[in-house]
Amino acid sequence: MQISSQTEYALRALAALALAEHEKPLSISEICKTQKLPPKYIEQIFRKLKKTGLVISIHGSKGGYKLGKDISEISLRDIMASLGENFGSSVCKSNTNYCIGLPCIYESLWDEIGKHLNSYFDSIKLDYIISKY
Amino acid sequence: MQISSQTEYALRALAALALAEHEKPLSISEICKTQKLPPKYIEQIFRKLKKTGLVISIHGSKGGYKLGKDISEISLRDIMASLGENFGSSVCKSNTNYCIGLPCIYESLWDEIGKHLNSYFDSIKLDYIISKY
DNA sequence: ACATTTCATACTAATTTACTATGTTATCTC
DNA sequence: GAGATAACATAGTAAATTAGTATGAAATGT
Repeated sequence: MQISSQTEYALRALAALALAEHEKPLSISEICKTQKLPPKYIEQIFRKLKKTGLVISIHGSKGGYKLGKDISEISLRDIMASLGENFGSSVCKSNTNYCIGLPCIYESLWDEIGKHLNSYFDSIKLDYIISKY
Repeated sequence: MQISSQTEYALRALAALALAEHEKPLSISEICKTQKLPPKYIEQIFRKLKKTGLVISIHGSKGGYKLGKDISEISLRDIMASLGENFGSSVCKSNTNYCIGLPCIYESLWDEIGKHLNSYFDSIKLDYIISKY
């Protein structure tokens, strides 16, 4: 039960964007220099963040990334979801049918827990995180 | 961010113990038959659960396991902790010093999240889970 | 034209997970 | 006391996941 490095890196990078002037975009290399993050990995992560609208990109020279939403509208859950990290049980996945033919109480339990975690992670917004700086 | 199979198996097995007569112990093989769990894996898991007092064991023939605490005093957090699954960040581990020399806001963030998750998982007790049967 | 930077895919080393295999020790029943 | 049963203990291992790297193409500013 850990926060993946992917998620933490995304969070750090987004925080860097949030703290920068929002006029001009920040390039991957600029972000990675100050935050000492692996650039090629961050590139991949940003492409995912772009697909869900968390960032927008400017192509070419002097290009880079800007936040796609207000800092009050980007939550830790949004980040995790963008990276494909949703909560679940590793046994009772919807398609494995571990409990086929049995009355499975666990599916509803994981569901309940998942809902709680999602709403909790959704309550942690980027503005709160950068307010700690 | 998933519940490991280890945790789910432990939960299923403990639920089986909770639902059984608490007079006589249940053996690994009995538990695994009804719950279709891998016996040797469950053995290892039960040894960990024993170390933290969640179960007690009776050695030898006609032996097996019984719950070590009341069902209202065994939480999902207890189970996860017994299995060594605590919350954390995969980057900001206490000894990696990822942020050495920087003011690290993330450590306190993971700490805050960890505390929330721990108290949430602590609120989910075995009696609540088996009440769903 | 050229440098810069995003975009896209493929590959890989290390770690973790979810087990299995093998053997030992303790206890009950006969 | 012999044998069956079941916990105890450690080692090994195949598959999946994670956390990256490598290579190259496409777009844009100077």
